[in-house]
Amino acid sequence: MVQKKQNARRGGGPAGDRGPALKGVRRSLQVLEYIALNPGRATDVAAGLNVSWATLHRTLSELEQGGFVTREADTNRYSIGARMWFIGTAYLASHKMLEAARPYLDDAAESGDYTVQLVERSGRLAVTLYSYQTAGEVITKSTYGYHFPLHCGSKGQVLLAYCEAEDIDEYLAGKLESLTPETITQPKALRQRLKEIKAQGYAQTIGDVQQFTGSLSAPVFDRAHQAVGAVCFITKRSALRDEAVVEAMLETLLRTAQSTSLALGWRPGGRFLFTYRI
Amino acid sequence: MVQKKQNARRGGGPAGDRGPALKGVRRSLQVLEYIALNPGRATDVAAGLNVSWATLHRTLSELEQGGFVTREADTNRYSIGARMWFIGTAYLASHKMLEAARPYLDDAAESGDYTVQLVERSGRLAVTLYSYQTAGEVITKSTYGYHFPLHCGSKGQVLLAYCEAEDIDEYLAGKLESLTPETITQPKALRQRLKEIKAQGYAQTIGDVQQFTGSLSAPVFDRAHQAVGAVCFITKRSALRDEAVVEAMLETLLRTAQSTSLALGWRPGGRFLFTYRI
DNA sequence: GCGCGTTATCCGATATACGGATACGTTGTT
DNA sequence: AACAACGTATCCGTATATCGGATAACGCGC
Repeated sequence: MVQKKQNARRGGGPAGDRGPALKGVRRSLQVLEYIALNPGRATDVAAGLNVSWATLHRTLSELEQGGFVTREADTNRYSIGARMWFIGTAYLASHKMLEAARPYLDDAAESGDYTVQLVERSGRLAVTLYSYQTAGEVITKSTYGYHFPLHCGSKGQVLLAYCEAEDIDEYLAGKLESLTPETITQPKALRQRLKEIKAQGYAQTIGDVQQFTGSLSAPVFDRAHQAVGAVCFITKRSALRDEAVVEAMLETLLRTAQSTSLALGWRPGGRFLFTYRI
Repeated sequence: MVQKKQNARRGGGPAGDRGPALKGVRRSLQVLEYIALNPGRATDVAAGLNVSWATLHRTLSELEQGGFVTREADTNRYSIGARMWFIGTAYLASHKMLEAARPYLDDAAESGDYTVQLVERSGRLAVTLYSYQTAGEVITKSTYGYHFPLHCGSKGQVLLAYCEAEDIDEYLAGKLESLTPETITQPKALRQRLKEIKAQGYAQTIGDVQQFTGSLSAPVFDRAHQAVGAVCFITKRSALRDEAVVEAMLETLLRTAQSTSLALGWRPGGRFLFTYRI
């Protein structure tokens, strides 16, 4: 009859603090995300998330039965299931920025020899919504690394540059991993860069995501002058050495980004006039 | 040494059943899928899923807080959130069929003027894993309808044709909606078609998904001779009137599908020889 | 201002999920 | 080959987290 003292019950503190809400739900989604990031064995997930084995097993079984994760029969390794892909794609279907941008992205893709992407921020990552390879491929090529931390690559840096100051602080306080030797991982250097980017209205990086590529990115704004995404052109590292090429890309890039912003209701000028919406 | 492999049912008796497992988790994922299919207001979801308002509200709040669904601030309509897209894309990253098929799909895409897709079955849908459009083609970009019911279009029909008999029965027992006037919705007619498809090893349909397009699809097999997916070429309706064009497409299609199957460990012939792996 | 449809919150009862313990399987090592 | 170590599956009592009816705030149209 050893009774463990339990965490704050209703009576304890000021009124209102109910017990943790929907614990199971939250955990199951944590599990899904964890598996998305590093698929693998059940125990590893349990260890990574600090949940008891029995609980995790139950969760995984449930998720597997629903087709949200799959497990390789022989090796018992778990990975994300088809049903998640199905649900995830629904995100794009109702995405207004993507819809607004699509025609301009298509135009841009045809006008040059580079990959065209539309990205937005999600947590600490720049997630790719749309990728149009030169030959016309839609939706992920190398899905390994389809999404990158915000401090890597021009697309992430643009998104970060236009965040609120506190957001930037918070981001920089976290771990800044390095994808290549050329990735900037010093908070100080990054801050400087972000300032430059905001001043010039676009970003360029070379070899900080993959050593053999470089990219240019420009922000997309909505009607409230918030940066809600970025357009990104990726090409071979060597191509960016040619000033004329960069010039041409940049022109197309800025035009594409601005057209998209306009389609979202953004209007030039008066940055602070409309900051506060009614 | 034949050990009984019985998975001991709980208690064995009729009353031994434990309560439903992880009810909350299951519901939350149902909610996600429901919203993926028809984004909208909270009450509609509650009605559609037959759960009490209070419960649904709790679930939605939790999901929203995590970024798994988003709600438009002014209209209170819910739709799938960015985090789901992120998780969903992870599905492709560890997808062996996609990996195996990719080079062949790329080749195919460059060899002709049609959209190349790789699809697989998920529930009652043919979900698209990969889509490679010909540049500047009109064919629906659209993630709206990126996934279709199995009885619509050559891709779905191929997937369905190679299912187990019981699976087909079960599918045909469900509702067969019609996307265009040319969609086959008679179970009897469909059965006949599936038989033909299996006999000839590929499927062709015209105008049953969109009125102005047609498609050719061929199955992809794994080492156990199971059809695990399909390669699909989509083109303008008019193009399929030209026998020579169809001939050429078909050749590429079958080569692409077979190359992929081979890469998955499938070997020609002996359908039943290797059904049981050691 | 009034009424209706929708959203938010409260609260007690009880069904439900938790997690320690245990048993079973599988893989790696001496 | 036998053992050891690890990963996986299942059981069960208990306390706790969840359910859902009721009620309160909200907002919109008339």
